[in-house]
Amino acid sequence: MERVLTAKGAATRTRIVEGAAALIREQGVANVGLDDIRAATATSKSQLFHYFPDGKSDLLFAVAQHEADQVLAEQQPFLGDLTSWRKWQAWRRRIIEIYDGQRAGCPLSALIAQLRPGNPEVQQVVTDLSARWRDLLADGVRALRAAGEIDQSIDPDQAGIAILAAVTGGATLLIATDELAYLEIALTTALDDLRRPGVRTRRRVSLG
Amino acid sequence: MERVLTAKGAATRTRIVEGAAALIREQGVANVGLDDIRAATATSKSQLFHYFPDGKSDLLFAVAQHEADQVLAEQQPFLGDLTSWRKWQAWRRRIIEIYDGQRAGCPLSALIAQLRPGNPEVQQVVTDLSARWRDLLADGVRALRAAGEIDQSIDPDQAGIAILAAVTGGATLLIATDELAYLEIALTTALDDLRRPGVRTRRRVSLG
DNA sequence: CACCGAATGGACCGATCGGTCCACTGATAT
DNA sequence: ATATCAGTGGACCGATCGGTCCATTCGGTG
Repeated sequence: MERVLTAKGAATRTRIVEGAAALIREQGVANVGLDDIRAATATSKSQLFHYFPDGKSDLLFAVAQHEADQVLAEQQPFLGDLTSWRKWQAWRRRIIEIYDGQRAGCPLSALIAQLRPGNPEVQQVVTDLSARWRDLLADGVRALRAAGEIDQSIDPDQAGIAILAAVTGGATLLIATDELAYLEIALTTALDDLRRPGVRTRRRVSLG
Repeated sequence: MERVLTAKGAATRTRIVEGAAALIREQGVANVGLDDIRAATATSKSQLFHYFPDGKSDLLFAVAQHEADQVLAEQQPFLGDLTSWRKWQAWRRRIIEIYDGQRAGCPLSALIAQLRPGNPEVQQVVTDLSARWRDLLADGVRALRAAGEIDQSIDPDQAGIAILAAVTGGATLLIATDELAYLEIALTTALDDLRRPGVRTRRRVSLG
């Protein structure tokens, strides 16, 4: 059921989504009600249901999509251009900068956890995010390998996953413990391992 | 305010905590109310408030502590005896086995996210968990190094953190995407990197 | 201008749910 | 035996909150 939206309507809709996202980042999903969103975005109850007919879950799903896009967007332009070791390091600094300033918590995790029961399409959002992120990292590793900056025996896809896991785990630990060193060490270790020589005799594991 | 509990009372209390934990694992924190817990544990409303005077947040805090203990307990005896490469591999298999069977989601993350605002002691639970886990892994790396199974240049503390981040990130990705390969590759890569030779010229980052 | 549908405002409803209260039981100690 | 207090049962209340509904305004098009 595609809705018809005027320019004004579309603007209001995005204002709601972004306002709700900001509110949820600050206070957590569980502590944000429709009335809070209404107040923060200067809208009325009927507008919320006008733009999100299925109510709160509908709105939260839109917020989740928005936040998922943000995760990659705020890593740009670095993430899309990992073509040299120096650029990888710049991306690394950017990652640490992002999560250092975002200790309140990953806005996605709680959102996903809450929406999951009964909304299989929610999982798709985070599955897609992981896949895009993982592929961008793998592309970067491929570029390094093509440039001869790292060992040819490295599998770019596996390396991309290992780095993504380091970021994810480091960020999780940072958020959980408020200790930046977890992310710094995890990410630095994962990247440095790219440059270390040595044959990899890793068994193959297929993904997807 | 230390409460006096008889043996019967203590049994009821743990029945409530464990029942609530199981329920929350199945349905998520947001979908579990006191009435659900009451029904699932064959108790009455007054018992819930008898054993947890501060109400729901009090109960959820107890559940969080319980789940935090579980995280390490279910890795035993492997986690406490990482004294050879073979034993590390056994632990690795155990980790994958655990999280493969637990795809519903990490019972802690949602719990923490919900309790955090206003409960600083909640953070302590997960900070302690991270520290204990990290130290056990570092001990294992030290044992490997002492046995000459890995390079002397490896810093056990940093390696422990890197491995912990790989598990955390891999598990997060597994739960988010329902794709076991993320955890398998992340953990396998992190462990294999221990055995690869090469000088580490990593800058020092202090923790704590 | 007239019209129509989008956009907006806000009162209102009903269910859910955390929390309170009081009555009752049962075990133990003196 | 009986006093006492932990343990138990469950009715009940009040607030919160998602969701509905209708009235009104706005903006573009014929």
